[in-house]
Amino acid sequence: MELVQIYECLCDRTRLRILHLLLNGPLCVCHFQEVLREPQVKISKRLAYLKSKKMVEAERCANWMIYQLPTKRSAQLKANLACLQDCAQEERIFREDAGRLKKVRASFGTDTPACVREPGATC
Amino acid sequence: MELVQIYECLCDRTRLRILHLLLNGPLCVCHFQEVLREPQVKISKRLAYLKSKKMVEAERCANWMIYQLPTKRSAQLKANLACLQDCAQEERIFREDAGRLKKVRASFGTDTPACVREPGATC
DNA sequence: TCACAATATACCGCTTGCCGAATATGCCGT
DNA sequence: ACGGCATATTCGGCAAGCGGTATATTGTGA
Repeated sequence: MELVQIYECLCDRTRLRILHLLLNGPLCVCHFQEVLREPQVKISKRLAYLKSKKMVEAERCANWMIYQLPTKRSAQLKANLACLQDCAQEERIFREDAGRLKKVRASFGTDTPACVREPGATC
Repeated sequence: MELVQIYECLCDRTRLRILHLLLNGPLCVCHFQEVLREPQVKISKRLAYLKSKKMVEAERCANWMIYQLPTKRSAQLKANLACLQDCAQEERIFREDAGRLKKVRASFGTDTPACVREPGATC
């Protein structure tokens, strides 16, 4: 993937928020909805876009679709994700998202439903 | 400037090449043309875009317009410019641009014309 | 097989940014 | 004042991506 294509994925607020959440691990659509407080169709379309650009990978798990960052990442992608991680801390909206994500994750016990599984877990 | 606005400036190949060149110091339009091998109108319009987003600053110097990166840079901007600096080295097009820039800069002696002045020089 | 839950896609109108061609502006030397 | 150079702007056509609404798809459980 060319560098400019990475930036093309980052240049929309919703996509940026999605990728920021994915820095914390895989997530399913319903939880994106909950954390980002955006309608399902919006989330779905951004995820489809990111998937078409190979910026996320998707895996079906029963009724849910689990999205995650690419398991193999170029140096450029790693660098930019790290940069995003740093920069996002300075903006309220990302901090708020991270806060809600934490709550969502915490609200599930060890019997975590498929749509919040940790990386590495199989469906 | 919000983070997403930084990415909006980076998500076009020509703009990205321009900003990459500016990492080496101020430059005038005619030299962007020469180094990027792109028509004048294209360069001018991208520079106008970047200027409107406060991603570059412009200063007239006789017939020339000298463009440079903002003198005051947020932490986010610094981080992303550093990331760009790193990532660009991995792509041929940026290396080629850098090579041509070096030649252009070298082809001027101490009687450097205004349009290739170093940072800090007054018009 | 049926109904439902989770997610994806199609459609529409809209905005933004691209491109190229033409033209306008601003500054200089004569 | 004029002609020329460097740069900027305007215009028209075009493509991509957004937003919302409606609808389709896929898997589950009864």
